[in-house]
Amino acid sequence: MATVAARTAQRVLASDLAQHTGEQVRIEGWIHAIRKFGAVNFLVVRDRSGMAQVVLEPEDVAPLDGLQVETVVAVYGTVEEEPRASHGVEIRHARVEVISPVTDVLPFELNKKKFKPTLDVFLNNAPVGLRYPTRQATFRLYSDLLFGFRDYLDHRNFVEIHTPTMVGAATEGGANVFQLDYFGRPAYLAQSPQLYKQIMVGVFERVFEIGPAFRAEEHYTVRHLNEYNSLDVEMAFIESFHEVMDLLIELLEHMVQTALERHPHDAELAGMQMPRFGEVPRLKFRDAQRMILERYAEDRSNDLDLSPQDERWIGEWAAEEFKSDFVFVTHYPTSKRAFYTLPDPEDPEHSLSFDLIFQGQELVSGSQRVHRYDQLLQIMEQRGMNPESFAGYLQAFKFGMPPEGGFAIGSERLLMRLVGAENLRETTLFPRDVNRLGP
RNA sequence: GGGCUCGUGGUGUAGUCGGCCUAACACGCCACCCUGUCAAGGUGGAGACCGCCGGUUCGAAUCCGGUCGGGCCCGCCA
Repeated sequence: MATVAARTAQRVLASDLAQHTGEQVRIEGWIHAIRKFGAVNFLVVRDRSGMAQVVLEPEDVAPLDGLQVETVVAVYGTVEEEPRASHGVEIRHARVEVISPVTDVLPFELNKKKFKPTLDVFLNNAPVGLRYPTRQATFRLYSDLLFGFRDYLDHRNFVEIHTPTMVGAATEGGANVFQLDYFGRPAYLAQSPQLYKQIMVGVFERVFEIGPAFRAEEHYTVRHLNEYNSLDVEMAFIESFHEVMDLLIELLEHMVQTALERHPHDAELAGMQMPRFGEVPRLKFRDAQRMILERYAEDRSNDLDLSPQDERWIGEWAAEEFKSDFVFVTHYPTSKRAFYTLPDPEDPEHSLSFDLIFQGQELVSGSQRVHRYDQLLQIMEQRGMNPESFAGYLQAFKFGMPPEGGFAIGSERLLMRLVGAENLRETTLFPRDVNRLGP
């Protein structure tokens, strides 16, 4: 039986037990598995650091009668070395105290090697399903990727900003926005922080934002959701949009490196590895079409954009010819890009824009922006846009904006490719799609 | 918005060109056995009327229509 002294002992995490061999400790966590033998019984307790094995005498199992796994418990006992235990130590002479009992049966098993529910069943039960070790690992790595994102940009004097998600005018002028009732006036959920981050470049030169973006498109694919977390970067005084692409590649490498270093065990669980960067090729849009014609015998010369199949081919080409999982496609037709994209002065039909394709899927979109006020007004007029709706945005340009450019990374897509998930919903905590508004 | 496909106990599946299905298997759950498990093992047990509605038929999980829900492709994008 545990002593009074042991009951007041500091909580020790499962992963630190080996450092407390011989000591009386308290661990707290969720019951991950119960294995009863009658004369000797095992309890696996899971906390944020990992798993711990507890050995219980028959009389000490009683508090758990009628309780299911995921019950939250405190366990008091002595840490002992035990080669038969998978972590080398276990807690013996243990006493269990139930903190939060669980009496219902789980919708699926969290303690099996194979996690079996279909995506729909998993998502419907995400609050508990996310506890499954590889799911935990995936989202801990996501946190690390964002940490790496901030860390890299912070070291280069970027300022983190937070701009409104409720806006009065649609960012890109399109119709695919969610409309709100804003005290009787129409308002919209921002499709991106694009206009605000450009405005803030006029203040800080270099900014970034991590925040939600909303799209009201009814897309039914594995790689689209109606809300996603966008990693936006914008930088001023650039000589060329190639600088922006240089930074992007370094940034991505740093993000993945950070995740792999901070949680190598999670990376292993989730199957995350450093992708191949190599010399990331930069292929002009028209050259990409030419490559597809030569290599895949499909004539795309009349297309103004790339199809998903085109992107898969381009990814394949980069992997084989450049040993890179990444490839930039640049100089997209100006007419297919947003109004703020700078047309190439030497070829105004094409723009100084780029998409980064990661393993055959679009991951990042960026460009050099129009920074001259008169040019912006002219483009808006050509596109039939009303400058009055963009008064705040235009003010930043009216009063002096340096040459600048930036990009937006689809963060869940990055994670999706890094862990080899087949559906973006697997790398989004609580995905929002046409049919799913909860949990 | 267009197309394809699937819907069986808590979970994952088998059965689906009609009748041996009063629905099978694995995991989970319950009971008992087992002093060392770690996807424990053994024995026994509970649990679905086959998404829902209607139709065809002597007879439907199995065929037809509708409906709801899931998944995938295309469009669109991150």
